[in-house]
Amino acid sequence: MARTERESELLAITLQLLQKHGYEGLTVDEVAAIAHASKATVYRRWPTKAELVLAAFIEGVSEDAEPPETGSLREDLIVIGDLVCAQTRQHAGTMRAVLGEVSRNAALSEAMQRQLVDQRRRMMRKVFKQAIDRGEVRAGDVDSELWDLLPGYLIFRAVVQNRPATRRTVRALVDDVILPSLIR
Amino acid sequence: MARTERESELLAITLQLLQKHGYEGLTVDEVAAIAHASKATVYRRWPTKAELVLAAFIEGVSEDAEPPETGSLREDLIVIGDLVCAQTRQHAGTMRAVLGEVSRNAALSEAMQRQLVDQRRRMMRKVFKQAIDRGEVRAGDVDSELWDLLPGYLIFRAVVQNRPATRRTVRALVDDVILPSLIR
Amino acid sequence: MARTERESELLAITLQLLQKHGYEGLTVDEVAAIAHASKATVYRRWPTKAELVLAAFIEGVSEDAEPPETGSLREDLIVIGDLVCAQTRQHAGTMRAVLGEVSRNAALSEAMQRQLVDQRRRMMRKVFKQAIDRGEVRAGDVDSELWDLLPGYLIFRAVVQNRPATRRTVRALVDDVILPSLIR
Amino acid sequence: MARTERESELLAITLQLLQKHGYEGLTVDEVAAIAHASKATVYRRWPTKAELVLAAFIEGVSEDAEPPETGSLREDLIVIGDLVCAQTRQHAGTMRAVLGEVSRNAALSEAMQRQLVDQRRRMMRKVFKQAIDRGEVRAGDVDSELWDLLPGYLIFRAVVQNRPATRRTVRALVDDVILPSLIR
DNA sequence: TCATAAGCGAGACGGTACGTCGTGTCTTACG
DNA sequence: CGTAAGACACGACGTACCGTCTCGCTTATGA
Repeated sequence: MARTERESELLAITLQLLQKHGYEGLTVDEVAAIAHASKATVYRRWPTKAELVLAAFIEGVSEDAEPPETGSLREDLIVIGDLVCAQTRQHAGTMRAVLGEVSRNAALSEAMQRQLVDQRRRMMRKVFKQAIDRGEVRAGDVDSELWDLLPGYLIFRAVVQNRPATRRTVRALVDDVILPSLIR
Repeated sequence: MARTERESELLAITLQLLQKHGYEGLTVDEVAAIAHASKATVYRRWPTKAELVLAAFIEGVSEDAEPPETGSLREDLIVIGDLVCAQTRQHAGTMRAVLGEVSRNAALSEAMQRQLVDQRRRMMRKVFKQAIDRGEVRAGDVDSELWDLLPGYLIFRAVVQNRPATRRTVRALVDDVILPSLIR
Repeated sequence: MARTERESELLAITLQLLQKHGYEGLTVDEVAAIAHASKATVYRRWPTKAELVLAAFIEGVSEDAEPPETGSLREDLIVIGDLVCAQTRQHAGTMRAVLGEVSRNAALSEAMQRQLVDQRRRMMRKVFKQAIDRGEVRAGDVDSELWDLLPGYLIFRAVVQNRPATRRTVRALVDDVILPSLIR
Repeated sequence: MARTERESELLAITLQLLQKHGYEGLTVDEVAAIAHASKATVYRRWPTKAELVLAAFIEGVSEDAEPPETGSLREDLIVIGDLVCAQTRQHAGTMRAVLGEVSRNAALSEAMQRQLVDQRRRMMRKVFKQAIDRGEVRAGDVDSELWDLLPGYLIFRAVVQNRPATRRTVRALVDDVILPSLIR
């Protein structure tokens, strides 16, 4: 997936226009015009507008952050929460724009899940494993069904509610909900 | 917001085609043709395709369900959770389609919030109030910031993750997370 | 064909809008709106836009002028020529607007001919008859095929050429062309 | 004004449909459909229906005929008259359709004048000049104001009267009116 | 005096053309 | 050969107009 400079430029322009106009408002003509490229140059790489947009979205959003290692589960969760907050605050519009296409295109949907969900899942797993290793919580206490409650609710707030969570929200969520549910 | 029969018919057709073709695939011409209506008849009421779709979505989704009164907070929450599950399972595609427009149109955004969020908020408030009146939980235990954690996470699962929650998920969420956070 | 006041008002408005916007640019809605009338009120009297326009045209254009009796054929012809000049100068736009419809509607075509052509034909006939009676020209010299050469050319200039004839044109036509062709 | 093949094809189809349905009955969609062309392809060249129709009319009508050189003014005039008769007989409906637009569009009006009038004017001038050179008429006898009396009256008959002139009419006009006015 | 009707203003409606614009394909000419 | 430029077929969008229709309101006559 090594991008040429040209490809990265096209994706960057696409992402920018996507944030500006939304999925419907984005036009391939405008992407090409701004890049001083031919439409054929765009379509040669991404055969539909939807794939172009998804590629731009993935390129722009996925920053492979390392899982935190603060030595405390609470601190780790808060770091993750704040990170998700910042990310979703920045990319909420883009995510909304892309979501509409996800329903109808299995490839897009899968790519999106892999890029966004799996990355976060790995991070959460590692943090919990560290906490178990440290003896902070018992292994059985972590319900695998709800591992993404923290990022999930934060994303819901930003993307669906259009009311992004604050640092206060993150702390309330971790202290009053997540932690009590583990060390019950 | 009293709908005439004609309006309801148009919205019903729109919702049906929306679920069938998605937002992009839906055409106002087809809506009009199926309803044996003129395009002008549609555009007179909803001046753009986006507003038509949002109206159809709201009409289709907002079934003013009464808050449950099972006599137990746990049962009430599970009823609500199952209801949200069923609703989102049915309308996830439509919600994704509509979300893209929400970014760009404050009126749509507000309408969506009022219709969907406020309705749920009222339901949750009433259920908690009943529980407080019964002495199940103390008033201070209910953090108003997180009142929508239950529906929010369920919606996240359906809309963003495309992996709708099950009845098991709802029960785990209520028993292992929500309730412990209240009676801590 | 006794017009009520309401009918005359509608036709006057129609004629005015016809001159302003042309046939295509004229809308029945606008006629009705200006007259504070319902469209049904218009359509009850003239079942199509074309018939409304033709009626307005006839009403507005046909002024039944009396044939001149100056005692001299030359003077009579010049009076007629000047009259036609004035009429066509005023109604050229309207005539152009109406002509397009004439091709396609036999009734309109016939009505237009009767109103405009026959009226002039009668006038010319009478003038020539008077000249014959006075002995100015011999009966055989008047070629019935070309009786409308004078008004015809003047109308051509105004309607087709968009270059209305002047009083000088009329005199040249009468003195240098029409009269020489008669008293040859 | 070099037309591509595509453009000529579109204009030919337009002219054909124009004669078939008239101006109002002609639709750009049908032109495009018959030509297997996109509407955008039509509108790229002629930005409105009116301009398309005028272009088709000019293309169809302006056959750059050479001025006749029969060696006799009378014969030259009759050739021209018969030519105008044939042309107007064929294109009367189209001319009527186009005239309505002429009022409202100076560019169209000018184009029409240049294409149709100037062409004929050149022809008449040349024919008269030849006659003067031959000594048939004296230079002063040709009144420049009325040079278009012959074609003008013939066009009037076809377009306004809807009663096209015959070969007999042409001969009467030339022999009894035009020539007498010159050699008076 | 009142009701039954007839005409009216207002404007929604079905149908359909207009002119615009975006997608994805394709051609041409340049480097 | 890849590219920039942009024409092209297709088809949806949103607007506007025609001619029909329904709805109340007014007025005008006849019982």
